[in-house]
Amino acid sequence: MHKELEKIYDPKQVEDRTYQFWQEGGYFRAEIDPAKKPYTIMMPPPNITGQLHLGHALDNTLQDMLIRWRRMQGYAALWLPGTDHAAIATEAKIVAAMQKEGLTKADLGREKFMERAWEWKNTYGNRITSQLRKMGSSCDWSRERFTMDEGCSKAVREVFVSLFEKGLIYRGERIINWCPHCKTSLSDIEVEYNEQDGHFWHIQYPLTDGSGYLEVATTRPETMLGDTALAVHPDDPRYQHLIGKTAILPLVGRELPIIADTYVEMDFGTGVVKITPAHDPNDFEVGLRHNLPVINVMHEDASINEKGGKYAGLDRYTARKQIVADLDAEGYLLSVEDYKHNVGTCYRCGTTIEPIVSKQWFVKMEPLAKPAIEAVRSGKIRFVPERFDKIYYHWMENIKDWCISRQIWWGHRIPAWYCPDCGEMIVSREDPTSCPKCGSRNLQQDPDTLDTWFSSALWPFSTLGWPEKTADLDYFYPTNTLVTGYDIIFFWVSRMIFSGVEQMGEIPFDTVFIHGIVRDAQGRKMSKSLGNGIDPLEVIDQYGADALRFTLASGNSPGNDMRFSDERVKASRNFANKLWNASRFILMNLPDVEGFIPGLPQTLTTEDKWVLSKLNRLIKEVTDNLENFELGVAVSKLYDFIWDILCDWYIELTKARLSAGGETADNARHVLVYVMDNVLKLLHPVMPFITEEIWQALPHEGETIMICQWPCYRSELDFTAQEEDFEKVMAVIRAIRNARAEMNVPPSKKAKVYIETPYGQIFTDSISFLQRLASASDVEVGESFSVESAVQVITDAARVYIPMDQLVDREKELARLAKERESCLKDIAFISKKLDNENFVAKAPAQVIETERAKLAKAQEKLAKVDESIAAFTK
RNA sequence: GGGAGCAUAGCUCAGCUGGGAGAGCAUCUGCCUUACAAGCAGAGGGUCACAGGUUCGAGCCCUGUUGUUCCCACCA
Repeated sequence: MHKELEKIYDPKQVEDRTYQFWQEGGYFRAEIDPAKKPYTIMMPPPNITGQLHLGHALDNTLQDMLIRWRRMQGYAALWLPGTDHAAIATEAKIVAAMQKEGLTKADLGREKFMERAWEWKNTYGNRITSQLRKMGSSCDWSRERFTMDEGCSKAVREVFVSLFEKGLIYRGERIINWCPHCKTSLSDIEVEYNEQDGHFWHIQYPLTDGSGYLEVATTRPETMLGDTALAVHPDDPRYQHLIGKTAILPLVGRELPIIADTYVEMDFGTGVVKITPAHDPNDFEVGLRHNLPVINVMHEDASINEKGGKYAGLDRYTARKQIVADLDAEGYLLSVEDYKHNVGTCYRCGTTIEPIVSKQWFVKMEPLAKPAIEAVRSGKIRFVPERFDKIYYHWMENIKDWCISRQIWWGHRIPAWYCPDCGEMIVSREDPTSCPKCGSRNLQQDPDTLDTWFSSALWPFSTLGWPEKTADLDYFYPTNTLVTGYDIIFFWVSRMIFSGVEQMGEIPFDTVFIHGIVRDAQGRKMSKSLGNGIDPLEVIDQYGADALRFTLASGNSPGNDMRFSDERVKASRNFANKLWNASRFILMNLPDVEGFIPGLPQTLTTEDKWVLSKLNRLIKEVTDNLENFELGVAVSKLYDFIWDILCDWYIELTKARLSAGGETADNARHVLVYVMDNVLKLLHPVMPFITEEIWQALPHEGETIMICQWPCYRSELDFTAQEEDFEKVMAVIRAIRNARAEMNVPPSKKAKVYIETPYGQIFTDSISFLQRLASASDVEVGESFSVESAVQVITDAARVYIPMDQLVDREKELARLAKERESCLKDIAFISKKLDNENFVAKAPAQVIETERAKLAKAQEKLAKVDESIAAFTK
């Protein structure tokens, strides 16, 4: 149906309606089709607690571009969406909500708490996915998953048990990172280190035999309550005689052995270290080596426990103050210096981490890391850009065991049971009802849950039905491209790789396409505390989803951060509008949209061939760029083609033909529709809404642009010679415009032009273009003219006389020609220098030399013309 | 301490495997040319951080320097 398009593109009237149309049409759904090749992207599952931010917007734009493009290429394209239960983050939100009602977890109990949590999930968990729809994301919602749904939970259980059976999961007392606020253990990568101002307290520890004291420096004096030794370097001459003796722990009075361990650096501090195995990872290691007692002096909220004597009950910082004061009062404090040091904080809540010894579950990483490293090293998995493989290797090669147990309730519960009667531990795929050893029925399940990343690590196959042998799994696994930010390579990418390799025996994806983070206009990271976050939904509301997507996709290269500014979105919005208006122009010139039969005409003019040849190259280049994940480059090429080639030139060129009517007009219409149709398809992955809307309004074949065939390069549409021909005309038009602009002649003031050129035919064919685009009243084309009082402009292919008596200033003209001459001479000198260089001629490729020679010839021709003009003027 | 990225027009950034530097925004000059003023036609503006090297030829490759950002490690 012929639709009158509005003058300005209004995304609001298009986007929701179009998304609904796609969804109802079932175009997002991936069907298993043995005749097609699968192409699969697993969406990084956003947290159910989350709101769409620009990071998601970027991530999803890139994924949607890839999936739409591959779908159009004929792949069975599956983009599987889902959400992550985000254990700690979600639990924190729920606890906070409960707090408002005056409730605590303990008040509710585990079961009731979980009921609330699920309720919360059902209420808020869909918010993020509905926001993703606003972006235009073409994911297969029929396959949407959640990390805690039945299938994913089953996968988690299977992996846990099988790793346990292989000895790759174990339980043990280790020093771990404890968040006193979230009251749970954290893995090493969940700790963020910030430099903070602190102090270095120098304390004296008296020797037991009264022969003196040892000076020890610490940044955390409160941990001294748990000291169980002092350590010096075995080779340190200062302290040789003290090794094996003992010292007295101030304030506490405990006798501490003085041990020798190479962990101590002789040059740092006093060369004496207090050893607190329960509260420092290094000290813990030292303690193991020397069989030292481990004295945990803290509660789970990091306040001092009963082992801390008189300090029991004090918060760790209050205790610190008190201890320092007491040390000072009793003469143990020697000095205090300011000291900057790195402090570990919880990546969720920012609270300072407390290293404590605790019984936790761990994944033994080394055996898993090895094949995962090999998967990348062998090239089976590649990072784009490549440099990220180094980061991956470095982490994987230095990996430590992964603490996976969390002391929270929202998550996958650890499938381990303990028998209180005989002490047996059972890890099992099915919930046990009695102890297999003693038959007791009092089994207690481990109260802990698993790290949220344990389940995300299984995402590429748990979502496809594993551990069942499903048709989806068989067809879509291994997946193809994983799109994510560099900030979660450790958290997620690496863990998916070793999990895929271990559980499936096959890599989870072949390419990891890494992008950077979106920063604000000043280059700062967007954060809640800075209040500089930009809400993508507001951007969509103001400028449209296509403009947002275009902004995120363009001006950005893989792996690099990008700045986001209103100006850039505005430019994208303007581009959408430009495209819109180009389509309006075409539609206005189609008298019969219904009856229009698309296709290229038999006869093509030079400019038709010019634009088709350009389009053909565009198709090839854009496709190549997408293959190489150069999405930003692809998008900017589309921008340039549409704005410059199509709108500024080709559409302008067709105006004369369209107003002339007849066959030439009809041919122009067909070329216009053909070019626009192709351009819309190429642009569709990045701007899905507007391209669909325009495509539907134009003559088209099919139901939706979404499933059209991706444009193909056609060798029969390569018209290199005609491109060159037409560019001669363009050069003349530009030169005339340029001269007129310099003389401030308005376009309304037309002037006759004489074109002196050996390429008569091309210019004769282009008379109407010169009239329209170069303000020519009349055009004469010939091999030689002699025109009095004319402005002369010169291109490689022609000399143009523009007789405008009143405007011609002899002096100015001569100056202009002289300037032109200068530039010709400069060109010639530059090229000659190369060609005169024997080494260049001998060593440069023949083709390069050829081009240089041609350039030189052109420049010389032009110079000759300029000289003639100057001569004519001075005559 | 180890590693990585970045440094190109006033601003924000492109620049693919080395062949005479590009875009958007901003600035200046003309234009309401009947698709678009969210537009059109022009113009100005760059020692491609610095110093060496490889090469016939370097923004691009190599080495070093400076500045900057980030990641990892965590000497108490």
